Amino acid sequence: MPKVDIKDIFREKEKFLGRPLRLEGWVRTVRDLKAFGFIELNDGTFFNSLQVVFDENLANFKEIAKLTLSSAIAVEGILAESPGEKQPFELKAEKIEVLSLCPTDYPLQKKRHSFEYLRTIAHLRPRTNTYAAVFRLRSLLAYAIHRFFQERGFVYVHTPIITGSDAEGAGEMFRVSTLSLNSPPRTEDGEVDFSQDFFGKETNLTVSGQLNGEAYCLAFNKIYTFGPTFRAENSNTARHAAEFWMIEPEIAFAELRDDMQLAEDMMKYLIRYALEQAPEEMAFCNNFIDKGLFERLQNIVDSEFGHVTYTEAIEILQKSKEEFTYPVAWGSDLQTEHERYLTEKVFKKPVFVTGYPKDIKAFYMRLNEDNKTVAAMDLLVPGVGEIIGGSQREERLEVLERRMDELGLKKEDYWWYLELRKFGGVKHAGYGLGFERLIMYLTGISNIRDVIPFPRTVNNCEF
RNA sequence: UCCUCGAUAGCUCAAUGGUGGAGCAACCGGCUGUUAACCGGUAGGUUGCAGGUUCGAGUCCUGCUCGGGGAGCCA
Repeated sequence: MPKVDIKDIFREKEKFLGRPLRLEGWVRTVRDLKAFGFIELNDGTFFNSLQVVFDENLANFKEIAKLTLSSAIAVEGILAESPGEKQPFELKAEKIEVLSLCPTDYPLQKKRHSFEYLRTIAHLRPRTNTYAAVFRLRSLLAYAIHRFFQERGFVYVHTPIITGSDAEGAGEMFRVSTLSLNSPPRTEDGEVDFSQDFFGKETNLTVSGQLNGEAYCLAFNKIYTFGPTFRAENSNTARHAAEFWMIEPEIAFAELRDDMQLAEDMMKYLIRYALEQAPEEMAFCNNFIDKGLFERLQNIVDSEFGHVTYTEAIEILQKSKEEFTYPVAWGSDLQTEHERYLTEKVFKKPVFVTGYPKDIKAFYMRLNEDNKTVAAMDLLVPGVGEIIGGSQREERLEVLERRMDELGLKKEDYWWYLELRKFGGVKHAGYGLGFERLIMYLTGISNIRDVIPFPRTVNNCEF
C-alpha cells in the first residue's frame, strides 16, 4: 500500500480518490461517538489536516477512540468523498496502528493559546496552526528571495559572520573571543591584550555584510547577501531581536532611484509569491491574525509606493493637525510616531523617505549637492515601520575621506573599503531588508518573537 | 535602559481587606456523520519569589524575577 503525503492528496485528489492509501501523521483531534469516530490527521506536509473516519470494524476501536492529541499513527484505508461540509474527502480507515501514544499532559490543547504562552514552549509551537503557517511562509519566502535575485542575475555572496571591523557603526556588537573571561592577558598599561586572542585582534559577530558586499558588487555588478546578523542592543520591542536575518543587495552603476525601484520590485514579487505558493497559509493569516491582510497586500501589489523627501516629510508633519509627543524639526531623526503617521495616515501604503540630513546617517552614504543631506532611503510600511534602510554609497574617494575625518573615523581601519573607490570605483547603491520584518508584514504577526523559530532577545536564549 | 500594565487550576480569566470560582483541557460515562463536536459527572490550588502592614492579605506596601504594551536604538 503506497504511503502518501497529505499535501499530494489535497493538490491532486483525483489521483487518490477510491484508492487504498497509507498515511502517517499526528492526531490533531479525535471526536468519537458510540460506534465510530473522526480523527483529524496532520502529517506536517500540508497546512490542512485530513479527516480519518474509523468505526467498530477496527480490531483496536476502543484504543483508537481514546487517542490523545499529538499521538502518532499510521492509517491504512480508502480515500472517499466526504458527506461533511468542511472537507472534500476523508480516509475510511481499515487499519490504524498507534506509533506513539502521547501523554495527556501535552501542553497544547484544542483551543486558542496566547502567543505569550506559546513562546514558553517554542519547541512545540510549530505544531499549532499559526506557527505552521508562519514558518512554512518563512521557508517559502527565503526561497523566493533567492529566486528574485537569481532571476535578475544577482550573485549570492556569503559575507563573514565574524568581523574584525570594530566600527561598522550599526549598533552594539557581540564579542567573539577565546580569551579567558576571568584572567585575560593584559598589556603593560593594563588593557586586555587582544593580540593574544584567536584572530590576533578584537573580533565581533557581524552587524551587517554591507561593506564586504560592496567589494563583491564592484566585481560582479549585482550581488546580494542573505544571512544571520547580530545586534547586542539592549532593546526590548516587538520588532527587535539579537539574532535576525538580513538581505542586503548591492548594485553597481546605479543611483538611489534604481535602488528604490529594486526594493519596490522585490517587495511586490515576494507578496505575489506568498499569495500564489501558500494560499492556505495566507488565508489563515487573513482570517485569524490580521483581517485586513489580503486587502492591504493586494493594494500594495497594485499601486506605486509613495515617495517623499525628508524635508517634505518634515513639512507635512509640521502642517498636520496631529499632536505628536516629540517635536518635528528639520535636522532631527523621524520618531516612530512620525513614521507611522506618514505611512499609515498620509500615504496609507509603503513610502520611501529620502534625503536625510547627513548628520543623522552613516558615513558611507553619498553626499547630495546641497552638502546637507545624503542619498539615503528608508522604506516605511504600515504596521511594521522601517522595513528597509538603504542608500547610494559615496563613491568619490576625497568626499568619503573628508566625511570620515569629520566623524573621527580611522581611515586605516577601512583601507580596503577605500581602495574600492580608488580602483575602478563607480556609483553604486544598496539596502538592507530585515527578513523577519518582511514576514511580519506578510503575515500580520505583530511580534518578531513569533516569526523566528527560536528567538534570541535580551535576557532570553532558551531552547 | 526608561515609562506603563500585569503574574490566581494544565490553558484563558473571575473573586469589596473576611470560606479562592468559571469556561476549556484531563479523567469516568452517554450519544449512528462529527467539525475547537455535544450532554452528564469527577478530580484539580504553597494565588510568581522574598519581606512587611493587619485580628485577618489573592487583594495594601517594599524589593526582586518574568511577561505584555509603548519609547529609545534599528532591520
